[in-house]
Amino acid sequence: MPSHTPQTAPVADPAGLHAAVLDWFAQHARDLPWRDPDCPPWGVLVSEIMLQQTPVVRVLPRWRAWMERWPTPADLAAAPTADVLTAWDRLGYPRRALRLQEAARAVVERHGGGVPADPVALRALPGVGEYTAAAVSSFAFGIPETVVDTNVRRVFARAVGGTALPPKALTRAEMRLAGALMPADPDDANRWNAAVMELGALVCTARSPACERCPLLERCAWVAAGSPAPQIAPKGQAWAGTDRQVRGAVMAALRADGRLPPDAVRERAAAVGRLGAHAPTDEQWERCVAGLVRDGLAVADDDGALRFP
DNA sequence: AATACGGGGAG
DNA sequence: CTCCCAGTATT
Repeated sequence: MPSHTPQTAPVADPAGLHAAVLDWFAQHARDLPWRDPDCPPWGVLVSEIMLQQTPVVRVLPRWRAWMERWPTPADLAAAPTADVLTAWDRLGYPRRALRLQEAARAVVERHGGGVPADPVALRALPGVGEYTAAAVSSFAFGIPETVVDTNVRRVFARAVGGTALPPKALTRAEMRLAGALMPADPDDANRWNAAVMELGALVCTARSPACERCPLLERCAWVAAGSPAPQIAPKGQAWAGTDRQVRGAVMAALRADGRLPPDAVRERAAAVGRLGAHAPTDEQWERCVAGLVRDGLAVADDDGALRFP
């Protein structure tokens, strides 16, 4: 064995682990529309982009409306970008909406309008990273790629690693472990991907895990170690007064009004965006508006009015 | 390896 | 009021 090949301590009973999680999933899986066997790969791709950093409950209504309005990549590719940004509503990170439309156009141009199954081709689409490429391959096409999201990382960190939380950034060791734990049978492997994610979302949650309902309670390394608290308290992300809040306020005003004359931008953003007491300085306003324009989320007309592209 | 990037609901 | 959510792109 080459010394540069990193080793992963084998799990005691992988077959038992697989059976426990897959059985639990068969009983407790949520009935999500993008899991319907009739859901097209396009629907899976849309769901995965929307679900990047946004909880399922908030995505559900937006996804349904989106799929009804733009049932195929070609439909979204042909839509006015302003409509796309408006329909994105308050899902957050609106650049994802931009990337999704760019991805739809790439699908039309490079793949004849059909979402590709190959993870490499998927990874080349705008807004599609390592996770999303694997997820679409596995969930939409039954290709057993190793899917590792924040839920999977947490479940394995606890059940196998014995720690309360995974490292800050995804490590090679985590990917290696996740790959080693994939069931050999392709169908099992694809269900396993969804099942571990679901376990992390419903039972092995970040804040207060429901260990009494966990199918892995008897074999969880973290529980065996006495469920030790996290080593380091995560640093909370700032919000009030940040550029992100101001940018979000401008986007909310654009969704509401469609077009903002230069003398009305700040007032409307403060009102619609609910900035409250956090009145931005002139400098911050300029920086945020310029940033939105640079990102392609807004354009400035000759008279200085702001609108969607 | 760090940082930027939304928004809302639960604890 | 803090934390967290089916991450990605850029520096």
